[in-house]
Amino acid sequence: MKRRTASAPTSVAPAPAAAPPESGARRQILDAAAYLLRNRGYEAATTRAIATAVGIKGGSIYHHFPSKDAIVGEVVNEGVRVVYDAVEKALNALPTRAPPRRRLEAAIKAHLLSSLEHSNYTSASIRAFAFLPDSVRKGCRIERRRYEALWTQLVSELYQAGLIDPNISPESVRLLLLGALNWAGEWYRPERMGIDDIARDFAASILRAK
Amino acid sequence: MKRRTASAPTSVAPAPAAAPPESGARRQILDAAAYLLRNRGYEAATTRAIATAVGIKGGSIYHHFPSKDAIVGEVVNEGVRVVYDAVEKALNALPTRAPPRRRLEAAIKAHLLSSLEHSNYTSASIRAFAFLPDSVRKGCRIERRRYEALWTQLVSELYQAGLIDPNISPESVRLLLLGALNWAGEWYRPERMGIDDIARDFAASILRAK
DNA sequence: CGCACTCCCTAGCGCTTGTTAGGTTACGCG
DNA sequence: CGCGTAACCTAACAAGCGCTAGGGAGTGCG
Repeated sequence: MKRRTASAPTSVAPAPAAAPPESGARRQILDAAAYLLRNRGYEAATTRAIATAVGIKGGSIYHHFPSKDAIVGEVVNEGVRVVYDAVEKALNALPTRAPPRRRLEAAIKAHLLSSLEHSNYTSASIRAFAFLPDSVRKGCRIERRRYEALWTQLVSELYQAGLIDPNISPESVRLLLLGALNWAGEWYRPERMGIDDIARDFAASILRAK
Repeated sequence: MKRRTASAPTSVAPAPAAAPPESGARRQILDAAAYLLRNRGYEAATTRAIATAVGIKGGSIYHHFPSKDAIVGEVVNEGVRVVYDAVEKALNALPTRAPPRRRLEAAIKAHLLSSLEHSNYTSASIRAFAFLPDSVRKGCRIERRRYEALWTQLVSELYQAGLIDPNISPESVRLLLLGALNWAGEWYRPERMGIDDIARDFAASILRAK
């Protein structure tokens, strides 16, 4: 009974990062949990379902994680970290002194790409967050605040550039924008409208015509 | 053992509507289910939890409803109907030929009031919808489409009034707006910002300065 | 070889889920 | 009074949940 699952060779230094080798199975469990959390929610992401998706039996999960909530917590936290990195990277890739509206478009696009196409972790941390147990939610408050701060900063740039009516509260603008982005997972169908188009329209919608 | 639960008198024509008397208990069950669906999601809204909230035992639910999903379906459907009615009523209460931006503000305010303050049914149908079983979701597709159509109409009025850049897709504007509104339940705290303020800011954000 | 360790399995614990069958109580009506 | 029915309860069913104890392969190292 060989239960090899296309594993990487363990002999020739397979770990490119500084972190511990991650063991393969751990990553697979997190991936499966992220997928289930995204598509079916917290309660439906059972330990047995996760195990089956990985190709092991229910009890074996506990060799890699101390509890279900530890898995969920790790997924949600990584989800926020992934969008954060994606948006930050997209902004840094822009030429210095790029106009704020370009920066906004790039940030929107990066957020949507993460949550809709690239990462089950990000979409899981958005969609499943509402009904997570409090213990898990507390575990990613700092990460979430950090991400919010990134957008607060971005929005304030828009005000300074005169692209938003100063009578509107910046808090409102940030909540409007992030709300619309986070909800996109509920209606997005790639064949109907591309992410580039959505990002352009969303950015244009909240900016004053120059 | 008197299990009277502050019931209305059944002798002097208690039913003001044309619908059947609704029996009291039925309504209480739906109310409890809506509350649990809003605050803890589909799986946590167990038949026993609903029954306990009403003051009866788990099995007795099935005297009033054929299944859990029948309850959930009814709650979600009513939730959409309630926002629809609220928005429609708010629009009709406006003076004829009220400016489109006033109509937008009124619609936003009505949606937020329903989903944040007035109706557990509406907030349940928004928050819990994502992970509902497919059978339940299909049961309120018509109602949801009808509500979307209302907003499509409203957005098109804004375009005709020249309040939105015609280069932006109307579909994008509707999705941006409804997304932001539906997500508001995740961050809204009445002591931080009033619904009137949110509605004004949201409306102003997507309208071109006149 | 023997030991330690990683990885996984089997079997089951105690509990909860949606749902049902059958019985009990209370009340309105003829 | 007697009957029917609505409203509720008890008790249980099979299934599923998170989680654990204990065991058995395989591997690397001394």
